Amino acid sequence: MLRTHTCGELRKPAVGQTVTVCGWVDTRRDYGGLLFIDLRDRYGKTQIVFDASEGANALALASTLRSEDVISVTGRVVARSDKDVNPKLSTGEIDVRAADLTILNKSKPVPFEPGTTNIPNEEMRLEYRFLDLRRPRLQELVQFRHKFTKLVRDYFDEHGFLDVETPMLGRSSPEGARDYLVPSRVHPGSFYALPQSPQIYKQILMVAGYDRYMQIARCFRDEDLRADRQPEFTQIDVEMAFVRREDIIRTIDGLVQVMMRQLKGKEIQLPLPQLTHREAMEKYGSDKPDLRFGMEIQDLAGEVANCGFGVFKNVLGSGGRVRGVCAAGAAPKYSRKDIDGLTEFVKEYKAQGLAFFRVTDTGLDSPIAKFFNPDEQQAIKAKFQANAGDLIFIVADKPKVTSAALGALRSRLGRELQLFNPEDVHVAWVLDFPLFNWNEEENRWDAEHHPFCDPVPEDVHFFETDPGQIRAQSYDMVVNGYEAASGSVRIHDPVVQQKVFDLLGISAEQAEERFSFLLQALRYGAPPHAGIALGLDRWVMLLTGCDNIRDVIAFPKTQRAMDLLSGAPSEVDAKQLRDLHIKIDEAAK
RNA sequence: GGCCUCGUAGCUCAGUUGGUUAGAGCGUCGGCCUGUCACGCCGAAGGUCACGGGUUCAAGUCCCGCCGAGGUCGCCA
Repeated sequence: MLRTHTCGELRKPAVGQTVTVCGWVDTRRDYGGLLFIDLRDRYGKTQIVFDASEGANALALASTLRSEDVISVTGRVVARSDKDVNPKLSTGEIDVRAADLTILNKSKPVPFEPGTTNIPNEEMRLEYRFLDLRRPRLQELVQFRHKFTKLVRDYFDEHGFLDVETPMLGRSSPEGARDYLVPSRVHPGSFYALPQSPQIYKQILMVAGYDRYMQIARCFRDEDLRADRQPEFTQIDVEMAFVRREDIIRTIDGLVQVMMRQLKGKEIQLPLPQLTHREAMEKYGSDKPDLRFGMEIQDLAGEVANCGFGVFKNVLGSGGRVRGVCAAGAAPKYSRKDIDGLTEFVKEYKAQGLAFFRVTDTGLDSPIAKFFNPDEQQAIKAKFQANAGDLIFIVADKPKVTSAALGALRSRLGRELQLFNPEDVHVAWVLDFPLFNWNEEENRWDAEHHPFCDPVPEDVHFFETDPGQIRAQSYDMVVNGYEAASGSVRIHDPVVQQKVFDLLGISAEQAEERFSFLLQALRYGAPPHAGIALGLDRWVMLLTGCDNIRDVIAFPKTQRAMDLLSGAPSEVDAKQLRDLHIKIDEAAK
């Protein structure tokens, strides 16, 4: 070892010892005849003192030190006098008086210093990720992530789960997200796909008798990025055999309880709250509602059915809905111009417009208030249990549009009006998603989750009559408005599986071609099984209060899926392409 | 692919209704300093105002395009 101690561990009891510490020069304070260095490593900072009496050569060399030089210092640990103690440092009661200094690696002047309070833009941070990762905040996040994954592995180990690795080079399937493809050298024209998730493999593990499986699995999806989406991300992947939905929920409830206890110091009550997909869409306009605050959506069909406002009546007459939210006390906080901004905001979600009322003692105040008689105004007020000073927003549109627009508006208002404590972590289940979604563009049914998701048994008769009514035995976990986990009971009955494929328009031949290895396995003694996957990056983000997952990934990619540190993706040699039998369409560049 | 925000010194930013030689803090370089801890003081260097075009007597500022970073809609079984 080049060191006897780290920069975070020396305390008063070490006084008198001669130690060697290594690390990065964090700050220096040079007095000519006396020089201080704060030496930093991931354990903390220790102040090194150089003066002529202890080591004249070391002092001379120390005066050449600059930020981020890597050095080794040998010296005596001494106690600081009372007036010199630095209460901001855990090591602030001692100094190391340097007798010897070795510069292990001189640093070029850094584009930014890890200790800076002016955090550079992300482009700079990603290009110099090795400097960014020295920042205390990122060091904290990296260490938190380690604790998190260790806790997860321990939890599942204690519950009898086996950690099994599944292939990264797998078979492409056209469903779902775009695949990242890997060309085969040995099979010209053929490609592997990187896994979007280990879904099929973990089901096969159930068939193979490994009835409790978990894996911290890297997944790849070639879709556009978001604050909470990276092209490669990590799932806590879980599957269990001989279980019902409730067993998965209980298992994950337990995990969340342990996580909150050990990582946040919070005791939470189990079972975690559960709501149905229908309730979530009705009350919050979203299948992943932020439940840290109320402001539930209300349906105003009854209140405005006979009003004089043509827009509302027309919408109701043509199968649409009139729904709204009430922001308590918000009327004085939103000017007409602010509300115009909100109107533009809901238009992004396809809403035609945004009606609003300022609630007064006597009724409602708004450019459109005149279309509502006093009784109707009172009825609207009563529906929201509104008080003077509240601000009511109403969207009249196609049912899906009212949900999307009001759901987004509710989230925005909740944030702007600070209706929740940003420290809160609210975890809940959303159950009974529809099994299928009608795809309007392509005029066909899509699987909401995936084609192996088991329907609720009493809904199976809807296959012939009204597939949109079929509920899935699914469960999503929502945390603060994010989808933090998603799973389902899987189909283990070939007859049901065939019905699903039929409805999705996947012929027996196609199914056989794409999923033969799973379907094959299901014919050789498949136990009832169910599983779930938790988004590890998102969980770490939420538990640490970050607002994007790049900060909890050591080497993330930009919105255009570039790694600015390495320069990936990059062009490759002509020889590599030849080996892979690939020709580039130069026109496409 | 659409919409929105941003891009000025190595970094973080300021820069007025378009108007003289584009500024500050930190960092860098030189000097002084024996108890600081974001040390202090004196001095200096450092700019393709992302890039390209346009309007104008005059553009960091206005317009168009484009590149990059971020947010978001679509997309993400």
